Amino acid sequence: MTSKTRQILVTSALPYANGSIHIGHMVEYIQTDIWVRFQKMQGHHCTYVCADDAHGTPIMLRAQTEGISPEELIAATDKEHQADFAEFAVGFDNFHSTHSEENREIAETIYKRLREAGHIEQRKIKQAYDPEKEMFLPDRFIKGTCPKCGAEDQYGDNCEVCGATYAPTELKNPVSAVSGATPVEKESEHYFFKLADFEPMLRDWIKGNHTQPAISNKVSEWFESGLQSWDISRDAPYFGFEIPDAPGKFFYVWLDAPMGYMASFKNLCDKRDDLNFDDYWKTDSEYEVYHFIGKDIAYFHTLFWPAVLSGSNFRTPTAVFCHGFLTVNGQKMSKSRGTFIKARTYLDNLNPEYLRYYFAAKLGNGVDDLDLNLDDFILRINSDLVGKVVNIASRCAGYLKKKCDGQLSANCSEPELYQSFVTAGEKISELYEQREFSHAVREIMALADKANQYIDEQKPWALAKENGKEQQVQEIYSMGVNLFRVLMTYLKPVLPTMAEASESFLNIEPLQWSDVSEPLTDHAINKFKPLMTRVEQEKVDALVEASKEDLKQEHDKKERKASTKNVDTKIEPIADEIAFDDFAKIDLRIAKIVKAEHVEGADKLLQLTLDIGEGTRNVFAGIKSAYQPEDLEGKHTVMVANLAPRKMRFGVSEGMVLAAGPGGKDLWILEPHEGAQPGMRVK
RNA sequence: GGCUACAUAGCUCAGCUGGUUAGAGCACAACACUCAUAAUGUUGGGGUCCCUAGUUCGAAUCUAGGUGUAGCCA
Repeated sequence: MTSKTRQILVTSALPYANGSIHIGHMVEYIQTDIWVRFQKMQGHHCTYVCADDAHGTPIMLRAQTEGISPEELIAATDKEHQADFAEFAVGFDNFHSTHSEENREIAETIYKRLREAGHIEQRKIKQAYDPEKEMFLPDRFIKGTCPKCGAEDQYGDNCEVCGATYAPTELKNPVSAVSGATPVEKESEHYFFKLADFEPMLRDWIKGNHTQPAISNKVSEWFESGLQSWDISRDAPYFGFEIPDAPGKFFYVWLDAPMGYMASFKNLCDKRDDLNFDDYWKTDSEYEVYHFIGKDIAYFHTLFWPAVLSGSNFRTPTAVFCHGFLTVNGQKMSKSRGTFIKARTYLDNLNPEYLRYYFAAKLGNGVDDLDLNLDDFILRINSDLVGKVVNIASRCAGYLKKKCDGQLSANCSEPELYQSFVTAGEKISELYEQREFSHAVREIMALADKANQYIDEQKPWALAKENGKEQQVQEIYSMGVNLFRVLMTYLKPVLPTMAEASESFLNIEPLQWSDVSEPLTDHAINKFKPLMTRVEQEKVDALVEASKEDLKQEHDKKERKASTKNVDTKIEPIADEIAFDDFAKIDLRIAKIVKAEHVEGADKLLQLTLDIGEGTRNVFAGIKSAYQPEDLEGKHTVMVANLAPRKMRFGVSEGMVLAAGPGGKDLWILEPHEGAQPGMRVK
């Protein structure tokens, strides 16, 4: 290892101070933390900073609702966030806030420099205004009927039912989500950052491999569609920093948010002697600066941020690393499924290192989404960590403690095997450096397999029964402990807490990467205590249940609020009365969906093959918007069996399945209670 | 709607610039072992590499179209 000491500054995206941390956020903090811990173990000078993103309309309004000041709200959130991170062993060197003096200074400095260089322009724009609350309304705070599909209660920027995007002024029957008043249009002077000034600089920057290829592609696409000026001001009332020389105008939260990286670092520099702000942020700095972010905020970090920095005479980031989103059991996190899991709820039920390991085992350097499959999670932790890694220490420690007084053998009996573990470390460190954690973990587990194989081949438990083999047995078990020590070194960035417990078991100083080059010999270890216990299915079930409870509480809160308003849900009026004979004409049967498939050329239909006891029927059902074929196969439902067959473009439909709901995604087919058999008549 | 990324064994994922019978771990089965948190070892079964068409001597890999999933649209 000849590499010189690097000076590295690392950030994770700033969590918004308006809500709790959930396990989706944790993907990023864990990914970053692993990388930072790895760099520190390599002996590099690495600093990891973050902060709460504390400004903006949502925070201002929420504080009002709760009857407290925004400062009180963000202080409470800050406390909660920091506690969550600490328990997940996310080792920030500093966690600050965007609502800080450092950030105000930096924001003002950057703004002034941009304005002096001519990158700021002013013009009047028209915006929705709440006359009752006397404030301008962000798009998310206007609700109304979607102009495309007519769905009610949609936000001002897009429709969640049909996916259309539009301007808030296009909404039908718009209302302010703050007061319920009808918004009016009002003119106001705004400040804009002229992003287009920086197009050449940004094109150059993107070419320099400062981000992953998938993101560079995306950025090129943004160039194609043209770089628009960015509205960086908001009118009072607003919780943020007032723009110098512009009373009543505030910096938009997204302008000062990334500056929070610098502010947090500045705050740390003031507390420490070994860090100098300008060394890291001057234009010609040779130090490294990395931002870890989610792919959703790539626009801000790959366009606005480098442009703002460049325009205000600061250095640009060495790299911006994007990651994908977390799905749980293959689907978006869902409150109703109990998979919208808050960090706190997770911590109440499970060991944080389980999640750190699981994420590491699946994280690469790409922008793909990452799936937390809860069944896989249990199997993987138990098999890899408990069954393989911890087992090595566990199976060796007993004999050494009992028969050798915890003393490791004076020499290493298998130098070649040991050396192969040391050599593997080079590849593993390269993989960590490249953020290919899943590959690194795979390499480490292959070593764990090798260690278990070694002990199995040597059969020390058999030798222990023979006389005069004591030294040999001690050497074998000592070798096992040494291999375990190497493995824990390699796993330490991922499992800092377990590594610490291992250090105390091994009776050694905190492990550094370079420590593995020599094995421990003639050294006394301590009594072995379980380093990690197995994940229990019940605990995972409890976690999912608890997450559903969270939902219930939030739901109840909303219900109570909603009930004070007059929400009229539209129930279709009951149809005209019919005689029993009319009803009896309809032959409803239980049907089993034996096959469900897409129909080529049809956007609404699925083709169903239904078993109704006496044979199968072919039915085209307009439920594609709500169901996947594989969700339906094998299920039972109810069909109208005596409806006249109808010729359609795609074939003949021989009946109808019953479904309820307004349409689109809100459509539910009927399903009988268990026990009903295909062919049974419904009456 | 436009665009981007992804789609490989039951599950979670590897497969570099196209090259002999497509890999790993888990799960499953059999056997072995009992030092170890019912841990470990050996062997084995299991894949139309999403579909269709094309380029090529040769495609999981390249191209086009389709389907699905996730995300972005400032």
